[in-house]
Amino acid sequence: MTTNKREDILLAALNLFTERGFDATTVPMIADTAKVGAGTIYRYFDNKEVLLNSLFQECVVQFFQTITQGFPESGTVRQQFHHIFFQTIHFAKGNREAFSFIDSHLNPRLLDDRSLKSFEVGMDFIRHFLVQGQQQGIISSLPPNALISIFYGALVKLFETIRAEVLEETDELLAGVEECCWNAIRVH
Amino acid sequence: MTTNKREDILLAALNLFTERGFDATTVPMIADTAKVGAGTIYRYFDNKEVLLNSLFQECVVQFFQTITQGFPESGTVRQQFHHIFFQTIHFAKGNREAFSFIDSHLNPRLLDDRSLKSFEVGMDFIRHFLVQGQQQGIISSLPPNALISIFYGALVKLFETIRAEVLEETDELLAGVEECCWNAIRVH
DNA sequence: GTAAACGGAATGAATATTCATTCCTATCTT
DNA sequence: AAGATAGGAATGAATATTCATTCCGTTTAC
Repeated sequence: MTTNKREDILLAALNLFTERGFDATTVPMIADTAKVGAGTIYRYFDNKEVLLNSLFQECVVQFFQTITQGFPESGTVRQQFHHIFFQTIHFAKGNREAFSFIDSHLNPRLLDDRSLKSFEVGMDFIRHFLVQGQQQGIISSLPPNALISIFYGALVKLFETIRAEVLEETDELLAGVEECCWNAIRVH
Repeated sequence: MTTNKREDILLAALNLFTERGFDATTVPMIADTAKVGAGTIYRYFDNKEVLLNSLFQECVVQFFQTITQGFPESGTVRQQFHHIFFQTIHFAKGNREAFSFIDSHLNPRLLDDRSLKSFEVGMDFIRHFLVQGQQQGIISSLPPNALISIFYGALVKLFETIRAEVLEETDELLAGVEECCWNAIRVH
């Protein structure tokens, strides 16, 4: 058997942290879910916080990689927005929990500087896109952080709602939501 | 002295729960912040969970009261949206933490049925407004829960960002965000 | 003076972490 | 080739710590 226990532990932690939050998740819970002994977790991670930070960074890197790869540098602002939106959905589909996990655990109390930085670097990419769009007079001139709050906040809550199964994820729905978010941030 | 210890405890809990979350907040922490003995908390609340639920319900009632009071039943859909949006801001200004607290603790693992129900009842009011707007052909025909995810999610994230002090709350900003959210959910 | 309210140390349950031991697997020996 | 041996990985019971809750002596209000 060639199972990777480190991966098993990270996956179990991702599911539990997303569902219950870091503080309500116990190490034995993670061990049970990953089907390893509690002590095994400490062979791979110094402590529970290090586990959280490792997981967070892996998720953030994967997420922003998905968004930045193949970004249409020379496309229209609308095309660029579509890329970001579509790739975010793509990521969320393949990594059901990761997107919610990133947002719900983005907290200076829990994360170390390296984790916080890795998220900020990714966000800089989005901010840069928004500023470019503003310079072309296509995107509303609110502060970039406000625009991010609007469409990123909307997406986070949308996937939360889908995960809670009070809303069904269909292609039509997601296309509709993209249109809504674009209308929210573009100049009219 | 005629200070109300129950209020002191609820206020301390609100601040700590909002900042750290329910699970990372200890009862002695709440006692210290409220400047009461740990035992005193148990004179007013059976246990920590009852305290959470009492707080949650008080916040939810106050929030939806703010929104429903003076709602322009016979106004235009745009005016009604303005009312909801403006009153939400009004509430958030007077109760800095309550809005974030409600959203971050809306969780079946923590709340009892009564608390969950009180939130759902409030949300029904918003859903009813959206359906009315859809029937008049003014609001986008996405599922109401999707529309709520969009503009409620945006607002939650916006106030979270303001609370984190990476965005300054000004009247212009809030007016701009209202316009964005309206553009997000209206038919074009 | 007395009954209720209060405070905070004491208690016991739950939790993160450690560590002595077992289990595998790969290498070495004959 | 078969058995012996070493070394790293894994385990889960034991330990140390943290936390919700209780209890009781003290203070306050009337």
